This record gives sequence, structure tokens and C-alpha cells, in this order.
Amino acid sequence: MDNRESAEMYLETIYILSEKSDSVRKIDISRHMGYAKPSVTRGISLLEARGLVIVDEGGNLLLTDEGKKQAKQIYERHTVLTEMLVSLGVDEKTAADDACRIEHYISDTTFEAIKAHQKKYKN
Amino acid sequence: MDNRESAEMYLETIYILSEKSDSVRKIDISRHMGYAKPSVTRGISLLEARGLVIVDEGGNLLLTDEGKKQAKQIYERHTVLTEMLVSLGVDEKTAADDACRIEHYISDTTFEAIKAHQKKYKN
DNA sequence: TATTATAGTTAGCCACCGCTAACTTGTCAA
DNA sequence: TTGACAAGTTAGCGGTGGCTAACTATAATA
Repeated sequence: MDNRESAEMYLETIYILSEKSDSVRKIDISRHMGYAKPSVTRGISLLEARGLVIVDEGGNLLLTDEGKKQAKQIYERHTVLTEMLVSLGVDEKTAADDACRIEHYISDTTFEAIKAHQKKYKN
Repeated sequence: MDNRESAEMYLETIYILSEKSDSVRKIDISRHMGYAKPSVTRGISLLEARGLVIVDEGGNLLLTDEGKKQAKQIYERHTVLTEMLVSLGVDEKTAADDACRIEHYISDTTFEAIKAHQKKYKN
């Protein structure tokens, strides 16, 4: 979980599911990401250790302030990158899939440049 | 080496060094990539097993036709992506660093869209 | 109450890809 | 001829992050 991608995908998934439902559990993450339950157990416990997630007595996954902040950042990258690719003519599905990988690997500098460009492009 | 990134970086490095010099050895890869020699030994032997590289009697690394084809593709991604980021206002160094990571993760569809856009943008 | 299903955990496997330590091999120079 | 350095190999470590098998715990239902 030193690998950015894995941790960020867990965070992003918790965030997305939290928006849709008021209760998110490990099993939901497991189903949504297509990972076996023990993988999720470990993944989440590493996020807990880093203070990004809290598991309450009921087994609900809660993002801490820092966790939510990071999750939102990743999600924003996801949406902006997808938008950009679509505006270049890439189909929605491919754009989203690629954005989902790229989002973990670009610097803040690059992301801000892309975001600024998209904003301008829209107007 | 199932991981795309690692294999592609070895290929790309061999390609780049081949353009500059008529002899590329494992030690050159080691120095250029900043990897320990045993890592390079293994990395290259996996590329050999996949028919992308040949090591001649003299220890020179030669790209096979397929190896060269793949290396050129990656290198093209690298240059086009860097160009695109620079044209968005990202500084050269950051653009190259980010391109170097992104290049391994985007689909052909997305790359072709970016390439077409860059071509149009230039004119 | 006993059964069954679901959620979650523990233990341990596997493959990847860096690494170091220590070795061999080959070349070149004193 | 010997000594030393540079290239490369082998063996094995460490950390990540998936996985299965097999377990526990909890809650609903027959």
C-alpha cells in the first residue's frame, strides 16, 4: 500500500459509495472493486493506520477529514480527466477507464494545468 | 515484469541509448535507470524470454523487430504526451516526468486522440 | 432452539520488482 | 605474471497487493 494506486482506489471507492448510500461496509467495497474480502480487510486496515478511515462499531466505513479530502481530490482528478478525454473525442467508457489509471500518476502541477485548460475550453 | 511499466521502461531506455550510441550494455541501462545490476540482469532476461531483446556474444543489447516496434511506440507516447503537457503550460521537467508515468497507462484510443489533437493544435 | 447465510478475520501462498552480498569472468596495466 | 577493476551473475531479502482456505461471529429464519 505504499503504492499510491491501490490506496487511492480504496479511498475513492469509499467516497463514491458514501455519496450513494448512508452506510458503506467492507463487503460493499469488495463487491464494487471485485476484490476478495481479505484483500479489502488489509487494504482498509492500512488506511485506518494512516488515519484516513475509521471503522465504527457497526462496521461502517467513515472517511476522516483527511481521508475525505484526499478522496475528493482523487475523484476530482477522475472527473476532470474523463471530461478532458471525452472532449478530445474519446468514448465515455475508455475515457473513464484511462482516467482511472492516470489519476494516480500525474503531478499536482500537471493536474492544475489540465483543469485550467478544461475550464477555459468550456467557455 | 507482468507490470507493463517496468518492462516498457527497459525497452524505452535501450531504444534511447541505442540512438545515441552504437553499443548498449546492461551496465549502461543500470546507470541510466539508476537500478542495481542484478535488477537489470533479471529485467533484460525477461525481455529476452519474450523475444523483444537479444544479447549478443559481446554483451550488446539488440532490440528485435518486435522489441523495436514496441520501444518506438512507447517513445512516441513519451514525446507526444510531453509536448501536450508543455502546450498546456506545464514546465518541461514536470511534463517529461509525468509523461514518463502516464505513457504506460493510457489506451491506444486515448493516445490516438491526444496525438490527433496535438497535430491539429500545431497548425 | 437449531440452522443457515452473511460479514469479517487469520494464516499463508504467489508473483512482481526493487535491493545487497558475494561470487565469476574477462581485460588491461604494472 | 600478477593484481585490480569493471561487467555480469547467483542467491536470497523485503515490501506490495492480489489470492484461497478455513475459521469466527452475528443475525435472521424455520
